[in-house]
Amino acid sequence: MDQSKNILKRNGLSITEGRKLILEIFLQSMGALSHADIEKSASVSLDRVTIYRTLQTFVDSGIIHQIPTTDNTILYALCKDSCEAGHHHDNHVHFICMECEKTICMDEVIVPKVQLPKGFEPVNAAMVVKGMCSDCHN
Amino acid sequence: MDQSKNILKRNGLSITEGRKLILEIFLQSMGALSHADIEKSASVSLDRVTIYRTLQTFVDSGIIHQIPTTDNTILYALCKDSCEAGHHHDNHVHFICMECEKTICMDEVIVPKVQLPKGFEPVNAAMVVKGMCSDCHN
DNA sequence: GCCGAATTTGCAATAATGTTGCAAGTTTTT
DNA sequence: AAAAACTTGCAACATTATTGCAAATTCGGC
Ligand SMILES: [Mn+2]
Ligand SMILES: [Mn+2]
Ligand SMILES: [Zn+2]
Ligand SMILES: [Zn+2]
Repeated sequence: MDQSKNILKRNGLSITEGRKLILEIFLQSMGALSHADIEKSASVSLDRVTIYRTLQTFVDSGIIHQIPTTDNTILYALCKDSCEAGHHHDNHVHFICMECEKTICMDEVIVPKVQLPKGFEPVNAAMVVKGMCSDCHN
Repeated sequence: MDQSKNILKRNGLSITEGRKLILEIFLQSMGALSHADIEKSASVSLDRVTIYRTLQTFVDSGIIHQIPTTDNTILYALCKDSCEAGHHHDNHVHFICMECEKTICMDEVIVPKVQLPKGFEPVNAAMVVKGMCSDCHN
């Protein structure tokens, strides 16, 4: 059965063509995607606004998570397992390759805890590593 | 003598009113600033374009560093000591307060090294922690 | 201090990105 | 199958970013 359909159903979202399409794009892509990436790679044309709204819906539902960047874009990637609406559990490191520009979720590499100064109460932490990915390394 | 002037001189940049002004804003502010923040807090009006170009120049010179965010903005903060043109050494953790929205450079908290999968070569790493700052904590 | 060369600035035009209201279309529920 | 709930696309608008170029400023040598 349709994997994308399943994910939508599991998250209590209406099953629509647009949502399935965007979800397929995520499922097929290995790396993280920006709004622009999705707009480009959509076979059928999707309205920009629909993409904005769908990405927001997916983030809210815990289907995808955001990856901070330093270039006025937001990257999105599929959440693995346990994320729920209003409560993400993604705590893995993200790797941005400076050569091929791909952004990869390193699901096995957990963001380490750090000792903060007195009075600072952490809620969540993101870590982004830049460098050369294994494909580009050779 | 003028601190901002010194910094510009040390970095081989022309000393202009705009650059001094923007640098003063950074020197007086404790936290990180966005383009919009600077545009607002500039006493004399500065052209948006000048601000863009100045921020880029400062980043290139190693005067300020960028902080990744998840909301389509880039935050900038003064580099401490050893950053040079084309080679930043900022490796401290950044803290974003979810209450007061301030972003703080935690100069004493170093981004920990992580073990990456085989073939991945790190060049630099950024870590952003969200939570409650010491001011807002009580 | 003055002058020419080099750099920087502001403006205007343009592009890219993001938001909102609403009517029409689709999906879900009954 | 019909009603209710939700989603989509369009249009209009708002915000943010980029580029070329002429005018202004700054710098280095005199
Ligand atoms: Mn991820
Ligand atoms: Mn910093
Ligand atoms: Zn690569
Ligand atoms: Zn705070």
